[in-house]
Amino acid sequence: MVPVRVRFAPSPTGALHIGGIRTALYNYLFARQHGGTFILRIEDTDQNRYVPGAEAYILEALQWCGLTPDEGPGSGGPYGPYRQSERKSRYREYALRLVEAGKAYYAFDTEAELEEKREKLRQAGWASSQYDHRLRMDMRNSLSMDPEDVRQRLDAGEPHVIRLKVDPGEEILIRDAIRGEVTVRTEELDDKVLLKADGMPTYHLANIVDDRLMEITHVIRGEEWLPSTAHHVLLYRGLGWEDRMPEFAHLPLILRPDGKGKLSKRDGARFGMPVFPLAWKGDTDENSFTGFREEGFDPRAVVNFLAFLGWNPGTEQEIYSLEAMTPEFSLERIHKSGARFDYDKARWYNQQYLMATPDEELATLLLPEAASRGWKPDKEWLAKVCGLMKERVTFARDILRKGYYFFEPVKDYDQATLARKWQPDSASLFEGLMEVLLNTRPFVAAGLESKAKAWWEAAGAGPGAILPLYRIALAGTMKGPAVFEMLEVLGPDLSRERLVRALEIFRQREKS
RNA sequence: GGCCCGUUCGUCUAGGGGUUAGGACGCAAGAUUUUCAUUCUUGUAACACGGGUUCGAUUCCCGUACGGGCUACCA
Repeated sequence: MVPVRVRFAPSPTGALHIGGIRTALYNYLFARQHGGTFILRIEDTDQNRYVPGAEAYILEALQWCGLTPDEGPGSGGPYGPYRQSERKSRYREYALRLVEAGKAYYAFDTEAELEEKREKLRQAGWASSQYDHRLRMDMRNSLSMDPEDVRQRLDAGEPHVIRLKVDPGEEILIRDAIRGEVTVRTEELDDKVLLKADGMPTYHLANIVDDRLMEITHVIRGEEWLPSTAHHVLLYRGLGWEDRMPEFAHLPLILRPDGKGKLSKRDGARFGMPVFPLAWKGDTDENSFTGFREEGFDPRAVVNFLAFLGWNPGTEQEIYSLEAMTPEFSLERIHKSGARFDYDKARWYNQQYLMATPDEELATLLLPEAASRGWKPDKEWLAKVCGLMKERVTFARDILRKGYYFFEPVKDYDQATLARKWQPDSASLFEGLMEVLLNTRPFVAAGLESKAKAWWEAAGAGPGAILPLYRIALAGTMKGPAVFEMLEVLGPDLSRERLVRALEIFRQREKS
């Protein structure tokens, strides 16, 4: 068995969006499952679109998700370099080999000439304006021009590209692990540029050469590559590599929440949700984006959510760690159709992971943010707060936001509820229970609760008459943990302070 | 326009020639609770359409519709 080697091959043109992360994830899972190697290759063959910082972003995003490459620019490896710009010198040789075999040719048409030709064809009402077998003899290339002329231009160093010569009349069969067999007729294919005028290869040439040189066994990539896969098959064939052509698997796209097209970077702003793993600072606000990390997501939740967007293990279990899903993964179980991005589900996943995280871990995580808010909670105590709050929030940081009253005085009292609940006998009930509670020791929830119950039963009152008032006194809001739990965590001193202060304020109501 | 790919509840999906078409998110109701949330229970809601093939199609085939992708010296 040939060892499995897969690659994730993004282009460093900006932030890597969440669809890219999913592609990386599926590659990673496939590699791990087969005891293979997961490779990161940077496809920076377009110098015009190169964006500084994008590669570092890609690396950091993968790391955050736990998808660290085995080989790649950051990690090294025996098949480097892993940036195509650093492999530039290798590609021309293969393009030339194709020219010699009559499978490719030189073309001297300039961009302007091509544009002009396309425009003419459009006006003439041609359905297609692609540079193909129908057109190439009208263009300036080594097929249409005099060989001597071609040689002279080449010798003179005239700018040129090398194009793949696709002959009509053939049917290309693509075997895809997800889609089965796909056939394409060669008369539909254009003569793709393989080597650009600047000497860089296009994606098509580079990916074939590098996949071969890096001994890639499976190409798992987005569906947008399916149409050009026939060209790639032709390339493998032309180079005499068809015997060891990798297996293909074309993944369904991630669609916009409204289903109108594939998810794009602008959809984050449009739908009020992150579409990138990490925030990206672009040259303008419009080109800057928030990330799942910055929104407070747990990477485990993001990975779980993403994995299930287009794949599932066939069980009714929804929660799978990276480790748990690895043995279950298979390309065959990937869906064929695109999946809409469901932000509600992503949030649900986050809460699931949040609730499953031990309180101490959450405390460690939140300590820095608490400090930045000017709070200096004891870690063990913070863990208790986390325990009370984690099932009431979606994101870990909301524990601090929604539970601010554990760390500082109540800002607002819920006036609407107060108006309903503050009755003529409220003040005496409030005070009476205070007496009992504040003298109870130890100051723990269970004991406080039983003392309180005994007291209001004796007083002939019900919990509904008094507890809501305590809740507002302690937290200001009707939402939150059980009153006795809050009392315990706040401790006797803080509890007394709050109750006394609130009672004072609540009494003011009667006068106004 | 041409080529390629697709289509099960609103969304993510399981299933597969004969099923009460299953789960999850969301939504709704109920239970629990001092509140909120969690949890549990229940409900809501789907095989795009038309032809075949078949004793029988949601499942297989063909069309249509709809959706998506590609159609650059971008990846």
